[in-house]
Formats: sequence, structure tokens, C-alpha cells
Amino acid sequence: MRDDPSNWFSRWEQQLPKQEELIPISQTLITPKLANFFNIKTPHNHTQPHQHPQPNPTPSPQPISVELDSSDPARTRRRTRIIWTPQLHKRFVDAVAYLGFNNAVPKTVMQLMNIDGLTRENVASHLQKYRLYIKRMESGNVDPVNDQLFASSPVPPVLLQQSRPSSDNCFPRQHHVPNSMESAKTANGQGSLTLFPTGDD
DNA sequence: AAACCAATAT
DNA sequence: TATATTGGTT
Repeated sequence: MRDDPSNWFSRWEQQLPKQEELIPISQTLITPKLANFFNIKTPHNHTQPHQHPQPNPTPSPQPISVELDSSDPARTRRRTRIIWTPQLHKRFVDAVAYLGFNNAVPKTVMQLMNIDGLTRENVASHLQKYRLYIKRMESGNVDPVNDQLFASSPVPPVLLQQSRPSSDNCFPRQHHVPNSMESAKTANGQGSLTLFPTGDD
């Protein structure tokens, strides 16, 4: 016992890795080739190679990619923040509307949106804000200035009807993408449900 | 174990 | 402010 603090501290300090021994945290740890083969999406590599099990039953005729913040110089290697453009947000709203407000959870919404590079975390963050926006709408106060993005896509009335079960009602939380989607898809004739801009909005 | 989600950080 | 990350919960 009775270790002199300066003693163990200096020993600890001496064992720290040298500067050249450190791996830069922003360095890509998987080669583009490997990432490509395993269909791992990186900001640097957006190609989708191989046929991999694509769990998404609603392939987009017009796949979009997320816009990346071009002001970030490290955008090529680091996960950049996405920009929720009105177009992207519209897909989001359509997906949430299709699922129903209470069933819309990040993973499912992400799958429905089918945007290359869009992560579950991206959607989760946006969904959190969107839910708050819906609450604000119900409270009657929407600020068209601050809520410009949300206002860019009208909130489908269905969402307002079924908003927030709060405590009562507990739907099963984990939903697969509903199989009813298949019928909706074929019923649409375009194989697209409502996810794609029909050009008349 | 994975995903959700409110709170919190950047 | 907008989006990301965290950490407890389910």
C-alpha cells in the first residue's frame, strides 16, 4: 500500500503508446474492396455490388442517396451528417404514413425509405423530432418559420388520427415490414406504393 | 441481442 | 437549430 501517486502515474504514463503507434480514429479500417464485397456502406463507397439478401420488399425505381454536408472536408472517410432535404423528408413522411404513426419505428421506416447510405440512427433522430412536431400540431401551434422542413410535406391526416397512444395501448414494438405492403405495391400498378413522387404535388 | 427512445451532446 | 450520440429500457 501507500503508493506514491506520482509513482504509479509516471509508470502509467511511460506505458502509453507513442504517437506513431496510434491509429488515427478517422482512418478507414476496412478496405473499399472488402466493404464492397460485403455490401458495407461507407461514405466513400456507395456501390452496391453482389446480390445480398435485400430484406426490403419495396425496391425504389428511383433510388436516391442522402446528401452529405459538403462543408465537411473529412466527408470521404468519416460518417458525415445527412441533410434532410424536402425530398428526403417526403419519403420519410410517406413511409411513416404507410406504416401508421404508432407502428413507425426507425428500422422499419429506414427500410421503407430505401435510401442508400441512410442509417437507422439517421431516421431515429429525425423521427424523434417529427413526433414532437406532430404533438405541436395537435397543440395547435406550428411555427412555419422554424418548422419549414416539416411544413414542406403535409402531414397525412391518418397520422393525426392515431397519434400517441401514450401509456394505454401497447402495440407490439417490433414489426417486420408488413406483408400487406406487397398487395399495396401490386395494387398501385407502378410497384411503388406511395413512396415515390407521382409528379403531381 | 438488438432496437427503441428520451435526454443530451455537438 | 439540426443532427448525432448516449445510455437506460424493452
